Amino acid sequence: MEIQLSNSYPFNLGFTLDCGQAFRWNKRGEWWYGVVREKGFKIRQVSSKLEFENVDADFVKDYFGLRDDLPKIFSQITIDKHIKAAVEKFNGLRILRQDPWECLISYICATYKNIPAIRQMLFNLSKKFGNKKAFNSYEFHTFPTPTRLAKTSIKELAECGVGYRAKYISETAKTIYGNDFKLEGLKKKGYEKTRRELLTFPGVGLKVADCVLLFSLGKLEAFPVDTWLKRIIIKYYTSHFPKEFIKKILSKKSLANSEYKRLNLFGRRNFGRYAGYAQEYLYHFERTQC
DNA sequence: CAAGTGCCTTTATC
DNA sequence: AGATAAAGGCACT
Repeated sequence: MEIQLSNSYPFNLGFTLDCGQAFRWNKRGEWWYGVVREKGFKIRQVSSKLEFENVDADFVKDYFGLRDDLPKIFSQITIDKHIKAAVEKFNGLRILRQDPWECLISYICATYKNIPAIRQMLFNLSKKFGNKKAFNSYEFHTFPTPTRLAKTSIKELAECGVGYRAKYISETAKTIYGNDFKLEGLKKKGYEKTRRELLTFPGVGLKVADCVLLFSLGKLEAFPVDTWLKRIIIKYYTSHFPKEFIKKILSKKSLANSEYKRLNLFGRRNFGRYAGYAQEYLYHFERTQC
């Protein structure tokens, strides 16, 4: 099956899967292979045509954020030269709608790790506790369910190389399994309320919550502030803050909650209801500038 | 080569 | 409230 793209309907598959928002995609030749929930599939982009097998167009439009009105979003977030450069260079990068459960565990794992290490941890977890499937002679593993991880010992989880995160994964899985908690239900609730709910899971602080809100729950106003965004704000947006505040966050390696909230609020007020898109473009642009 | 730093941070404790 | 330390392990300098 295929979807026809255009200038008024832009999408760039490579940028979208390569910008570090999802961790379990693999490129083989010109096809990208992925697994979402129980389904493995492949997809490629040939200029303005998107081709895929084993999933329908409705799923693709949902998962890859193709229902977001990107031209409208650009018109709202392109308010300075920095964001303009990022939007021009990576035009077509879209925010995914990942599975919330996988996204939650992924970003619990992501704390204090780099992207290759995060990929490795998630691969290990999936290989050990997910189900093996195959598509087009491509083997993959589904992401382990809350039930499966709730029943897995901390020791076994730790064997996947997740370190101290093992107990957070275990406790979060048990909370969801025990209360029959439906993360999908959070899609219908507002940003603030949902963030408060996510913060009750162990291993989930403000940054992880914002990532889950943005990358899986469709809260496009979420503005995750990681170490890169902190650097970006200090580098390009320092004039929006008192000198003393900048000095303070420069002097420490990690942000206090109050400092995080201040940077996060800046992002949301400055870029508006699609601040998450601004965040991801700035993030990817800065990371690829080296 | 050893030791320090950084990695899409959170939690516990004072 | 704010500061500080600890928590895998690996790549890089």
